[in-house]
Amino acid sequence: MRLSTKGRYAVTAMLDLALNGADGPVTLAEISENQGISLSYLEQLFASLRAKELVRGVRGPGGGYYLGRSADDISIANIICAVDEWVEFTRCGGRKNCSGGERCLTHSLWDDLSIEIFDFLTKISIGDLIRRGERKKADRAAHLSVVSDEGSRAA
Amino acid sequence: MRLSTKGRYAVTAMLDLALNGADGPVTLAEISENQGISLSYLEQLFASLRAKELVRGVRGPGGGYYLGRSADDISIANIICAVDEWVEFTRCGGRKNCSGGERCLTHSLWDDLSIEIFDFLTKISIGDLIRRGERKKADRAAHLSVVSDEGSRAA
DNA sequence: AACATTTCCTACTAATTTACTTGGTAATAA
DNA sequence: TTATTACCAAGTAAATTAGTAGGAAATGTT
Repeated sequence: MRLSTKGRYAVTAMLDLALNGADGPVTLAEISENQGISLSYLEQLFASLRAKELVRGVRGPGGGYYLGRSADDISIANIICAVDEWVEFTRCGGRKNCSGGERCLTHSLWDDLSIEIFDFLTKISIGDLIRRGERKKADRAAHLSVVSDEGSRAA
Repeated sequence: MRLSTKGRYAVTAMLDLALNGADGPVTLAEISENQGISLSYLEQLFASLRAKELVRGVRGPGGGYYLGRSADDISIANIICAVDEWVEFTRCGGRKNCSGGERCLTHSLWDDLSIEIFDFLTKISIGDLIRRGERKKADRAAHLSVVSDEGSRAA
């Protein structure tokens, strides 16, 4: 598992797409504007996302991108893996001193952790994030209204 | 939160240190040999780790590095943060279109996720990983003995 | 049919980060 | 005194990230 700025751009762009894609496709130009990412870099990222069918492109005027499937069926791990391909870290496969010996323990421990991080990110979907954001927004609104109520009562 | 190869090197090196540091300090030369990381790169990483007091160096012959504190008190997040410093992703602080408006929602969603990943890695210590490894090793051994028992019974 | 818009594609490049190299100095055990 | 080790700094090669440039292909609009 890897978590670089490239992966963040992709997650951020997918979030933008999910949030603004309710009524019709979203153009990369819009996402570029919204998120401050160059159009061409977005094109690269979306080529990877499209290859994994996480997004679906529609050409021509009025075109743009849709999510490839429901926001609940797209995990953060899906997105990161699409753009930031999984690099095997334990390069001990061919290395001396490392075949089956004690030396490999460290590598396998890292591998286990890496899988655990992956599992963690697999369980969080774009849909989850959006719902979480909505809940927080609602909480803030409720809190504000309470505060203003108390304010008016005190006045 | 960021999870690059640099962070992996650091976690791997710390694991090596924890595993081999029971009897006396471990030299960077040993870790370099074990893990296939250049000595000088390790020096760089350990400069950062030492700055955060995750390791303690002892000079002179017979010297090397100790863990700075108990393996249970060193989280993966500690290690990664030491070498791979936290970069703020939401650069919308100064950007137009992004101050308080809808545009920022995507960023704050990413931020929330980032914090969640951080919390997750904070809860996993070097000690945890090692115990997990030992348990797995024991499981394997137990399973092997069962298999060989059944083999002898069948014969 | 012509045009504008958009995805889609390729090649190149600047900037940044990663990993390593070199050549030291300082502390310390033998 | 010497060997060994951490510690330090400057430079560099390799890889990755992010962006540029210049298109072709599809498609809705006029």
